[in-house]
Amino acid sequence: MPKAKYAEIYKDLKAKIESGTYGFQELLPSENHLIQTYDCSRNTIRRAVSALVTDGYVQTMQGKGVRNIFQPALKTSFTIGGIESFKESALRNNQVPGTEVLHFAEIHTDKKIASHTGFPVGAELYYIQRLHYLDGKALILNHNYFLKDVVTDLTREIAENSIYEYLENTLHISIVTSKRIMTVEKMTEIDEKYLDLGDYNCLAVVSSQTYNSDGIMFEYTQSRHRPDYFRFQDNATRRSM
Amino acid sequence: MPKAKYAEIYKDLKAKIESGTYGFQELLPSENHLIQTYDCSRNTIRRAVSALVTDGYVQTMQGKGVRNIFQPALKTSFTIGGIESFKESALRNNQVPGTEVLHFAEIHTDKKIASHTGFPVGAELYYIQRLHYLDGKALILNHNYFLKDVVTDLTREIAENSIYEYLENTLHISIVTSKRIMTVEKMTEIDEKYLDLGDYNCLAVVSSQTYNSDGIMFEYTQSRHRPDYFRFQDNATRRSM
DNA sequence: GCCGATTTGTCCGTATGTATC
DNA sequence: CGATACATACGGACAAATCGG
Repeated sequence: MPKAKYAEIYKDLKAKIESGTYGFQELLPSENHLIQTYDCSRNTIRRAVSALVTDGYVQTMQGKGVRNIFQPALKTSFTIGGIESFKESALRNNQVPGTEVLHFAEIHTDKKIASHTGFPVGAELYYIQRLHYLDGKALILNHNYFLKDVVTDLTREIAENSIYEYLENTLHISIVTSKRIMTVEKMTEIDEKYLDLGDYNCLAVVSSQTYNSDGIMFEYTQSRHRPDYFRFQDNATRRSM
Repeated sequence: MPKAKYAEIYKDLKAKIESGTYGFQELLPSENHLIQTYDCSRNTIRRAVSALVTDGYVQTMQGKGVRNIFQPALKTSFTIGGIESFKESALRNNQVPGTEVLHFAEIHTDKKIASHTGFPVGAELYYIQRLHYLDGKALILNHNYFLKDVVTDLTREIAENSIYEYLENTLHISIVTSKRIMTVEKMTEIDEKYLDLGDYNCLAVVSSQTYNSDGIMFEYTQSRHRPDYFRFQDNATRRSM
């Protein structure tokens, strides 16, 4: 529900950039002009523009203006810097998703698990292995750990559908922050068994910790991707801090 | 030169978080309290805290407070979401960097190069292949393309040292935005020849477009990393927009 | 080179809304 | 219900960079 005014302006400007209303390398209307267009304060405009900067759509230049640096040809299949579930991103790209639950267990955190997940020793967890298909091809092998205190009454049936839908719609858990680390690892026997790796002997691995709105880490997931279907995008900005 | 007040507050709060003044999962002082501590306006505090949020140090909770979610154990060897040169990151981690220039040429953009770099056809470029060492090990093979209009008088000698130092200190070009895409690719003959890949048959590839302060894309670089020394971190936040 | 107009960057103060306790 | 805390929005002031005359 983006009812906030700055979010509406962000959406509108983004649409105009993507549709070509402002051409590549052109300047957007000045802040003063946008203030009149959207009938709002300068701060509100600046928040919207600043969000476009962090998303890599525009670049601000003191004394000059705001330049559109969006190139449609480089549009990627993943959203930039956001959090999105497997099912969401599949549907957005018009692909047919599928999920197979390989393993479903309730465990306690031991020292080894604690050290690589970040959960405290002794915490009760759900541990789930899932295989994700896209258009019939096995592309991703997920190892999920969920904190039972937060994610209550998880079942194999839910895991076969979308866990994220269950979290949001039933448990009303909102995901706020996710820390991710991307590495490349050699394949294991399990990878080889379930993923069709061709002659690759390694895969792209994304390890992530997810926090809910109380600031509690309730999920640790390791996603192991088939290399040829993996792609990860971000925008960096040099900061003065 | 971070003389901006919000940047100072950001630095100070970050230092207190990293040093343990505020413990993991604890709440920071409220905005009103911080206003008195730093003798500034509410907006200024909010800018500093908001930067800490995007860097994954804290999480704000409406009605409750600002929670510290920084775990020192997970501190990484790369800066989060920033732009940093090879030499900078090597020195920051107390490692000895080395660079070997494999190829140095001046070329024109043809259709093929244009399509994967994003430069217009016909643009004059420097094309440089460099091998980067860390503590004597060949870890990264870089393919750099620089726009001659912007990066003037580049030489092999400069390429042997730090091109980024030349850009910033001599040409006074400030890097503002960098769009990066991370993939995993099978090794080529050149990779195999120069990088010690062991029994890996693929590597981590970062392709990036870099923009200067005029909003002009002046660099395209493909960085090919030895998998076992590659690590990429970011923080994602779910947005209402 | 200087000056004024334009444009973005920083900072302040205030008011109101919303969520939590 | 009231107090506290963060979220949104407005308006104003001055600084810094750019550009044209």
